[in-house]
Amino acid sequence: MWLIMLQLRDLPTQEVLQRFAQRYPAADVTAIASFLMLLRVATDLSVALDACLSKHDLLQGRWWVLILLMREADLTSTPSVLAEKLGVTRATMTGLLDGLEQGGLVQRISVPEDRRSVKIQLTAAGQAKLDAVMPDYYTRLRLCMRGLSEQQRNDLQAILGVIDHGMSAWDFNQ
Amino acid sequence: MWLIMLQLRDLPTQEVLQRFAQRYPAADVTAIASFLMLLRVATDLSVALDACLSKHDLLQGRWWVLILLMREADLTSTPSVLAEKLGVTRATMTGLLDGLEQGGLVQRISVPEDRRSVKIQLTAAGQAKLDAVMPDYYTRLRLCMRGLSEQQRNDLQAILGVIDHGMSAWDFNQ
DNA sequence: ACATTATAGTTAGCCAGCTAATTATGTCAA
DNA sequence: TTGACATAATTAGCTGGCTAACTATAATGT
Repeated sequence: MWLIMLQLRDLPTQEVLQRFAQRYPAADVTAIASFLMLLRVATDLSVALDACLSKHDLLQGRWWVLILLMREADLTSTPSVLAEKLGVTRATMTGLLDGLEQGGLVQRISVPEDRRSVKIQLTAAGQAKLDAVMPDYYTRLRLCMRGLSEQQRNDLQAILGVIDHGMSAWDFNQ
Repeated sequence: MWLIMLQLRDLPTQEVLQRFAQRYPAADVTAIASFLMLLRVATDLSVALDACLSKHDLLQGRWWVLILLMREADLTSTPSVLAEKLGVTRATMTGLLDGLEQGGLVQRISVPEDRRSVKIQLTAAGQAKLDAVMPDYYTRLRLCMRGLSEQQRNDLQAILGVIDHGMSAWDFNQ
């Protein structure tokens, strides 16, 4: 499953937040401000990533599939597993793989042991594409994060872990 | 402009990250790990938000429009301004407003001074919808963030600010 | 053994973003 | 004043997610 998130260019002022908190007593002002900023920065990062990938004729979904394949020792996986790891439906994965196979970046290989299943393998061209994209991506990401100390990087991951854990409370009734 | 981001259910192990870093010297392992976790948590939050809103028959885009209107003292704005604040195209805003107007949550009011423009106003029904949704949303958000100390909330916002600032480096050539 | 159920992948059609073009109106300079 | 340009909103058509339904194959239980 994919997420559609907006850019939220306009964060609320403290005064507006206070006004909302007055009308809605459940509001936790610092929680809201942190949440909105988190969404905004993440969205900006993803938009920037899209821009970077588009220069290499790639879309984010297909690029992630290539990366997932490269993570495997034998550069191979199956549509179902890839779909699960990427958080998309199997139907969506079929479309992603169609595009990648058409571009010669992956190939479908039939599996005799289980004729329902298909192996997906990163091709040499797929690896070459990653070798072209990843240094660009990593360089930008390094520059983007260069202002953060190791301490801050650890803090960030710890904080995100707490939020992630707290999110189980989101579905407190249903 | 909206962002499409995947759920990234499967973060790379330290061992995989090391292997990538060996092939691509530009890689900054802790930067990558922080980045991926940031994307994942933000995506999970947005998916959870979608689920919450859907119980009130709302989609995220339309809901943000209602909030933007409620932030205004006169509960009024224009399609162009709303589109800019939300980070979507004006064409997209037309569609969002069509849906909201059809549901009676906003109304279009013609502007005599500039006959090209239209005023968008939150209706009583729109305010009532927000009054139904916001306490639910704020309560969930509070629970979700309850594990974070005030210190951590400040740290998070500071860290996100640094990333946001560093992101100008993303487009270092184009 | 064979009917039922589960699983892998695909197809068909929907939905809400997007870009590009269109209409209408306002602004400004020669 | 009028021709060129700018701006506000909309429409038309594209794209890449999604769900639901389908085919084929495997596993299971009586």
